[in-house]
Amino acid sequence: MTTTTSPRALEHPTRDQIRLEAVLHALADPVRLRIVCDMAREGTELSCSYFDLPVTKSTTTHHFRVLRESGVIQQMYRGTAKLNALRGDDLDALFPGLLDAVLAAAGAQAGREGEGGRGGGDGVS
Amino acid sequence: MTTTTSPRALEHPTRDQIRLEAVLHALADPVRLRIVCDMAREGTELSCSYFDLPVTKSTTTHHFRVLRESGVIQQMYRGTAKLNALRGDDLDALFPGLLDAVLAAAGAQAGREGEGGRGGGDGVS
DNA sequence: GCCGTACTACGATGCGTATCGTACGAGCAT
DNA sequence: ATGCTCGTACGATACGCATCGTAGTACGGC
Repeated sequence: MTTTTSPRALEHPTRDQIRLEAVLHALADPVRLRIVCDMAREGTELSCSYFDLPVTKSTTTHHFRVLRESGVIQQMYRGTAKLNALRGDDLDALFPGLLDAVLAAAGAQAGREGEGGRGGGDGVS
Repeated sequence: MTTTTSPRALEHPTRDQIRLEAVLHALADPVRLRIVCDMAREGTELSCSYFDLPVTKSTTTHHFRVLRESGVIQQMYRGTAKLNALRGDDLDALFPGLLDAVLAAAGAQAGREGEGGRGGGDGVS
């Protein structure tokens, strides 16, 4: 039977199932932290293929799964693509200020290490 | 010379050597997160033996080492004891608000789980 | 000096996970 | 339909790490 709705369902934790340790663990990986920073910077839903990551497709899928199952992002299908969005409201309701602090920290660290060769573009507004 | 040269020297990262990923990774472990929360609650230097952790001494040493090498805590010997203190000022200078957000998040989660279902003594004063 | 306490060092072990390659399924274009 | 692109699933692998036990070192008290 060809279901008209999404044939593949994606499991997400509900808001009260989100665990702080899982979120921190998800954000502790450089690849995933970069994904989250990019998503926050764009502020809109992005497909997986938008990101230019230094790993293969398989690993990318793995990282997105970790982010989704930890409750950091939300995923939904749109045709062949899969859109990703930050669960900023859920995270902020559970852990106020945490996501902002991590994003600011990542930006600060990137700026700190990026300075010294680039001129004019600091990347963080 | 005030003979402050301790017989055992402990290596700490300097402030600008602290990496966000390492800090997040250190905080992502339940045992270490609990240690950090306890230290923040007491606000003073605490010996390793102060903590009542559900792991052996060896594992405790390992966790304290991870916390120290990631830059989250500072350790110094005082006689046979080893005192631990949060590097709150360094962390706040590097990643403003991050430690506070994590501590608040941990407290919120502990409170959330403590009220609804009785389970174990996860005492938070 | 001797012993107890506090912590460390080293080795072993089992589990999680980050990584890859390949094979596959779902949708879109021609 | 054929093929192409996007993403998934599964197996394999290697590394990290949380855990333990035991032996050892430093310091203080008796």
